[in-house]
Amino acid sequence: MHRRARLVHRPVVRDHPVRRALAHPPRLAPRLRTEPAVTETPYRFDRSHQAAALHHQFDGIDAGAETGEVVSVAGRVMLHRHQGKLDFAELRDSSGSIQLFAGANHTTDFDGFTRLSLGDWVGATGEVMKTRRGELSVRVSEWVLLAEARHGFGDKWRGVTDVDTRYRQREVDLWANESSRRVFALRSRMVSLIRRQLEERGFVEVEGPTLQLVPSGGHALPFRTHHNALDLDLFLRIALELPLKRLVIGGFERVFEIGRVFRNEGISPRHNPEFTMLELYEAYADYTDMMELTESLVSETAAALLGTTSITYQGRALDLGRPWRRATLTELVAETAGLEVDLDMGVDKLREVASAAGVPVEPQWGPGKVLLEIYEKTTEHQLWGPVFVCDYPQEVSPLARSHRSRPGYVERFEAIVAGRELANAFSELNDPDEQRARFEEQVRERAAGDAEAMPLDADYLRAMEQGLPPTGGLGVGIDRLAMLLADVANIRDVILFPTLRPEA
RNA sequence: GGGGGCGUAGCCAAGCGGUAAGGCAGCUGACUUUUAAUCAGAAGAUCCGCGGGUUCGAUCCCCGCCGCCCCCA
Repeated sequence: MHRRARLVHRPVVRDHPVRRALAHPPRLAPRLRTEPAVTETPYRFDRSHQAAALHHQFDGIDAGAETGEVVSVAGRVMLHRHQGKLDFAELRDSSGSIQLFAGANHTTDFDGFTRLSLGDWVGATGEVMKTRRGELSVRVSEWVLLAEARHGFGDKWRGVTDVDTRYRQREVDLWANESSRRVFALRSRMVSLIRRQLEERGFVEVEGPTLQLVPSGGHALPFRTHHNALDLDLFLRIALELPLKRLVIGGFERVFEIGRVFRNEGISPRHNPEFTMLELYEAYADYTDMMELTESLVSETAAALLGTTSITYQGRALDLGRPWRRATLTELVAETAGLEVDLDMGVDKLREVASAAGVPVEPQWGPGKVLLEIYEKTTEHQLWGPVFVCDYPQEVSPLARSHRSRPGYVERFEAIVAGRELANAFSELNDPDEQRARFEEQVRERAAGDAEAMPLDADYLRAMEQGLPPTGGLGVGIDRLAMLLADVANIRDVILFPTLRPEA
């Protein structure tokens, strides 16, 4: 049999190697097999066991032992050691790895086996045994190439570390880097656990519209798009909130959605233009109920996923066990920044405090916005938490219900963990007249130049007139929770395909 | 938008003014129980992201551009 021709790396184009690999598939032709019999790969493969199952069942046998058990396994060749008339390959599947033990005397097409490349997909059949060195193996009697890996992959020891490659070619990152697989598997289990917990609590999962006439429910610049048949400009949603509350009005007493939202903002280690939010709404509940739900969801998810609520984030201890501390925003500013602030000081006094603290403020801002800015610039990043930062200015919270005892404030909290907002919740405003007035205030702010002020959603106002019961609402940043539980610092490490500039 | 860093073979990576180390992968060979196997050998960068400039000479210095990372706004 012919040697499999490898890709000859001629200097075909002078540019980025990744771009070269992606943009010029015809260049790969030299690497293609010339032997027709080998080019034909099977349409399916009957696998009897995954690697983990074999380890589970046979790890106890002695070194050098044979089992008489014939199995079929399939996966990617991750390591390959050829030694004379023997050949060892580490085969990895989604459950783990198992060694393939091939030999000239017991393996069909042994020469072909020795020519496998790292990354090739292989199906193999043979007896389960353990080598003299004690490595559980499949003694390959027959094997078949399922697909070849035409590109050389990363360093077999270090994987692929180039961040650009890791984000642009996630499939390469995933199969070359164990840590990346672990993070995304963890994220998947995390979302699954959250769903299960919510369903157990009687929440119903729904799907709101992604395309919206009015991108309301949050403070952010939207993405714009266009529907041709209706000749209609539409926006991608920036929040899940308003449609979900309309469902509460419609009688879904407990609803939630885990969905993608889109914000036309800058990209940073903590921001991707599209990200995943959990939002839930519970009738007859208020924001104190949302605090209990938040700390329960997060701590139970951590416990189920990591076996503990005492975690380490970026080298620093973090205890997610409940109960979480509750304190008001103004208390925390006093405690953390040593600044005595309150809305009843009036806007002029608040401006003085901001100025003294080196916090720039805009002249058109009201006292609530100034207060929030002071908090965000001096206090929020200092809070390690978890802590519920309670009672925000009404001025900056147009969808939250006025505080039952603190004028000028609303019943709203943000859960701050590791210096960042993990969750945001309120007792929902359910008075349609007041909601209209709040929207109109937002419209005035927009007219005054605040591009992120919330636009008025007339459909939502009309819905509110049907009656929204007292309702607690909660939003949780799924990506940020995943970052926390996976202990990664960059949001792109928990988003499979982060938004990137084009390569060319 | 401002500041800092990075971009060298498929992957990882040294060199930072004198004409491109090393490792992995790939290739040739040896080896019948390997474990990032080992050993031997040959090769691989129309030359160091792209385009200009300075210089006798540029991967290295300067300018611009592209892409990525980080910090700040």
